Amino acid sequence: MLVRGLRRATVIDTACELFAERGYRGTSMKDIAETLGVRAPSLYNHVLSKQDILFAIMDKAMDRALDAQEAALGGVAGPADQLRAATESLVLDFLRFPAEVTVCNTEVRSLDPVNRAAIVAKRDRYAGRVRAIIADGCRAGRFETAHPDLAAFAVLEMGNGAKSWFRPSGRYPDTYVAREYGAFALRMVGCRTQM
Amino acid sequence: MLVRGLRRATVIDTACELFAERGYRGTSMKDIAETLGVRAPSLYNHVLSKQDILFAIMDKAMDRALDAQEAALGGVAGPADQLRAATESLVLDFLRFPAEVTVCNTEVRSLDPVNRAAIVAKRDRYAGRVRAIIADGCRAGRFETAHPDLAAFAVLEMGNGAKSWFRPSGRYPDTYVAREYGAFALRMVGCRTQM
DNA sequence: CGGGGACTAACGAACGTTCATTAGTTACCG
DNA sequence: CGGTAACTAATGAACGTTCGTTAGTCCCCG
Repeated sequence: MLVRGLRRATVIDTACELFAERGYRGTSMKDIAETLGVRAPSLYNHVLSKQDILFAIMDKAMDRALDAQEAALGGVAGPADQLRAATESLVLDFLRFPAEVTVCNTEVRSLDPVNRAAIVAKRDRYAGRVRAIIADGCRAGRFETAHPDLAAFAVLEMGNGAKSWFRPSGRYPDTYVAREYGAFALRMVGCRTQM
Repeated sequence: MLVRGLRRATVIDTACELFAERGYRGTSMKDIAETLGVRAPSLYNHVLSKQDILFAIMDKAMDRALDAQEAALGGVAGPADQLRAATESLVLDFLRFPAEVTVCNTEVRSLDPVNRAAIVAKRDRYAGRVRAIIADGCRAGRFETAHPDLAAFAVLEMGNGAKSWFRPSGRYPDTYVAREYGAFALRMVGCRTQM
């Protein structure tokens, strides 16, 4: 009895859930295959290697996050609105793709050196934009915080709290939670004019 | 060439550094032994198992954090000062014991069910105190935030940002960074009377 | 419209390696 | 000289991956 119709995207999505739950090294190819109702060797018809799966997950997730951030910032002017938009985009990404984000946050060390360099570059680009917004706001006198970089790290990390807490079935929609965190970020940097 | 004088505490501390860097499953008993200049089986003269090492690391770290939190809150009255004290204690712990904290934050899933229950209980106790302070502050009208629990998660997570950024050799002492984060926390919950 | 060949994707078996752990032995220190 | 703690050797299990093969599907040619 053959099971047909397995797709590369399905393998990667399933692996992502398992990696997020048990970690990359804590998940075997057999685990992934069993979840899909298939034997482990069959996976190699769709992916090159286990490492290939990990990189595909993280590369796709980073591209999605970067695109969302860019879209959120497009046409938004002023440090306050920009920081709010960037934070909301960040938190929304965390809430909507918790497994992908968990893998990105915890499995950088499991990447090959070459793959790691590629992902870290994208991550730095993402974080760099947030840092730049806060630095601009401080220079313009709109924010008031002693150490902008320190605040940037705090903002970037904040979303993890939301991820571990948020359940889609809960009483608040993700956009609502994202707005709360946008407000947290503005308060944290000591924004003068907006709340 | 025999190497003598290995102690259980040394094994556990060394393992902690490696677990923090490469993860529990990414670290072999051989890796730990090599770092100590010893063969892997020799470790079993000092520890019961690899799992025993992991639990010892996390249990010690949680006890230390809980004690520090308790000491920091002792004799401090009022929601604002309490939140500041708790946040500073949290961040200081992160900055002073980064490896232990990293292991606690990332390897809960690698614990046996029995061990996991014990650690999670301590972690909940720790987080519960922070949650309670913020909830008290809101009830007393000293804080102003729509969802206290949400703010509590953000505060608890914030310290991770400091850990990934801070270097002991940097220009700021850990107590200085902790104070900054204490201020972040107060601003985040919309504290009325103190900054 | 019917048949054959290419293609996709599954299978079981086996590979070399690494892992945590145990057993048995040897050497140093007090 | 006894015990502690190191060693070497070996174990079974699990891992990622490769291999040769087979089952089902689709399309093109006659």
